[in-house]
Amino acid sequence: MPVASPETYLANLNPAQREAVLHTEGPLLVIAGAGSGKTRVLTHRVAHLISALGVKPNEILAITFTNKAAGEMRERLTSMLGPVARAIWILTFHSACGRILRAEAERLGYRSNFTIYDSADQVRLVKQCLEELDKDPKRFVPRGIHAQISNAKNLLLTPALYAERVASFYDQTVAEVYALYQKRLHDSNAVDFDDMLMLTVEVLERFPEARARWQKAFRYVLVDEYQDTNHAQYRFLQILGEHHHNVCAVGDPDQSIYAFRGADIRNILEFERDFPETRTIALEQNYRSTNAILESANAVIARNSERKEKRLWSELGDGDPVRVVEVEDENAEARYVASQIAALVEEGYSGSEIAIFYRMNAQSRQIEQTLRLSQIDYQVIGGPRFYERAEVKDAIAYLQVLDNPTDAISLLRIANRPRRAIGDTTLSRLIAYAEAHGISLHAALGHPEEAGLAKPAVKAVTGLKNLLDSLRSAAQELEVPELIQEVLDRTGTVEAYEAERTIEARGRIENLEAFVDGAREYQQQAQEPTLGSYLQEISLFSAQDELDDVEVSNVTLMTIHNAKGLEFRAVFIVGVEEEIFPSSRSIEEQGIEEERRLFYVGITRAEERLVLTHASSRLLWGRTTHNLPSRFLDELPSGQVERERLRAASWRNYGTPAQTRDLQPKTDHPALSTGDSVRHGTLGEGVVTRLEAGGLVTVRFAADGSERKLMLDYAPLEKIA
DNA sequence: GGTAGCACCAAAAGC
DNA sequence: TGGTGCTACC
Repeated sequence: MPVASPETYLANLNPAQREAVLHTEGPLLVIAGAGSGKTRVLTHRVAHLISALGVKPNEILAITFTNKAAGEMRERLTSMLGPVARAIWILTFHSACGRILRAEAERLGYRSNFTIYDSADQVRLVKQCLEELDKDPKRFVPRGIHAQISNAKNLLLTPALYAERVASFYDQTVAEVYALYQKRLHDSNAVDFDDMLMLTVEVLERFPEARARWQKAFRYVLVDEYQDTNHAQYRFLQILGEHHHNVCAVGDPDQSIYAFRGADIRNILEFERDFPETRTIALEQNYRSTNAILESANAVIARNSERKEKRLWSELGDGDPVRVVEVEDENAEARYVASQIAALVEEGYSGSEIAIFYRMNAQSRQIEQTLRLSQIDYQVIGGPRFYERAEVKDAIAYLQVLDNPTDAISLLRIANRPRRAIGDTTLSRLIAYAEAHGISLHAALGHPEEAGLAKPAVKAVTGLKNLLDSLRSAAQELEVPELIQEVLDRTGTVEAYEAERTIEARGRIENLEAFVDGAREYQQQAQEPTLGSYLQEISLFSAQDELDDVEVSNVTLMTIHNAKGLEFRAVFIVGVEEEIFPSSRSIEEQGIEEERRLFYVGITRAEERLVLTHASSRLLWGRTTHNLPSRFLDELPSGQVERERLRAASWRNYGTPAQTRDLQPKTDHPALSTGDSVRHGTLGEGVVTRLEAGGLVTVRFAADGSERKLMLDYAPLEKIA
């Protein structure tokens, strides 16, 4: 059994890391630069508390943002400490608040089996509230209103507080909708993600007994990625830390890239003020990247003013210069990246050690297409999440209704799925009836005639009610996986998809099978498997945790936001252009510093090679745009950067305009070697000065003595005697 | 009550 | 360009 002893685990740490581990009493702020070993600090600190100081595992609360991070931390601690690691509270903000809130829900008039609405549910509920209040859906877009409500909750503004601060007519409407939205949630015994934090803080603030209980429970609180906390999360930590004062926050202000979802960088910048007598430690030694990469990162981020001074360095040498490459358009960009990846693979890189980052998902398509043509295996991170897929959500909604009949949103979702002739008219009559008699929608299903439904509708609704009743009694006896199977069978869901006979429907059935498999896994590993706890668990679960089976040889494509926390030997960042990166909206909305941090995050993912590309023209959203190179490229230090302009396709402009569009790679290129004389379609004659893997050739042209880098696949080159 | 077709619009994404 | 949400029809 692995038992960590201080001698062994402290020897693995550099002085700053060691100090962060040993400074256990009082507030601690660890400014952890990219690649500086902050996970190591967090895990060693927890191990130290337990094995050297005798702190009980359940007195430690370690908070992360994602389930993935929590899982990784638990895994590492289990290998250091053995089974005691099980008892440590290693949770996301939401799951930690979920636990506390479930224990205290009655104080706020909720039952402890409350349903958690995901973002789609939330928007649907807002939409319903807007309709109920008879607001013009053109002026008040559900998405936008929901964003306002979410912001308000992140700032701990309850409907009443929000109403006090109304500053415009629009706000006035938001306030009205917010109040109704919150009432509807409460009626359904449901909370949204933001409520989990806001209501937990509310309970802790309003009820001293509850506050005292939880404050005393956690002698040591640790938070990862502190720069991403919003106000509610900050307040939550502040309250929990009031008794023991042992709050340890780890983060990096330079990697704060989530302001758009409520993160407030001031939390980390002002930690020392908010938590008096804080000890601050900066981790600046980087174990990931070469200095060419780190100095580029340092130079860029130094332009920001909202930060704490910090300079990354490493012992890994200068390494290859960072390359900035200008290409003609998005196709040339994709081809260039593909050729470079081929070259890296020839050099011995595995595809899984290479990543392509972009600012927005829309950029991935071109790249994917070219990678396919080049037969480079890749995987795209992002896209629709497993539990948010319609068929899975439907199945979950059934389970929610069985567990919590008052949950109106879930009931409305499944009322007519699969089709059973219960349409909008029927549902609105039922809703009106429920409203008028002060009963839940579910209860109204029992009074279809009184609700004024026509014969066929009465029959359909009664059928639904009977179905739900019998499933509910099945739920008493069956274990979760069997119950799900029962739901799928009895509702005819699978049958309905099979009848569609489309590939898409086949995929949906497979997803449902995967869903049942997931429930089996839960059934096996849960300590006390119940429908309720299963639902609580999966509603806080995201795709990342599920699909961990990364193909070993695949190149990874993702947005830079998704890349946070990851590292690759070689990184390509494409589309480093004004309007794209920085994005046009960030320029308008004064978000340049955050955008620069995002660039910084992208740069610091690279271990050995970093290539930044920008195109002089680009087809985006059906329009050709001409973007300038990103201002961030001008901020790179000249010493460590190599700039190139790739003119592979420039001959298009001279050649036959009619067929310039569909360029096919040439299958037979001339066999060239250094020193050969060549002729280029437009640039004339020259001499090959360099050949690189991946079909790149450098030619010095006789006409002007210039050297051009060309792609053999596309350049009109022929060998001359 | 269901669906085909057509406007419309457009970062980033955790729980 | 491509996905989505609503109107007009069957």
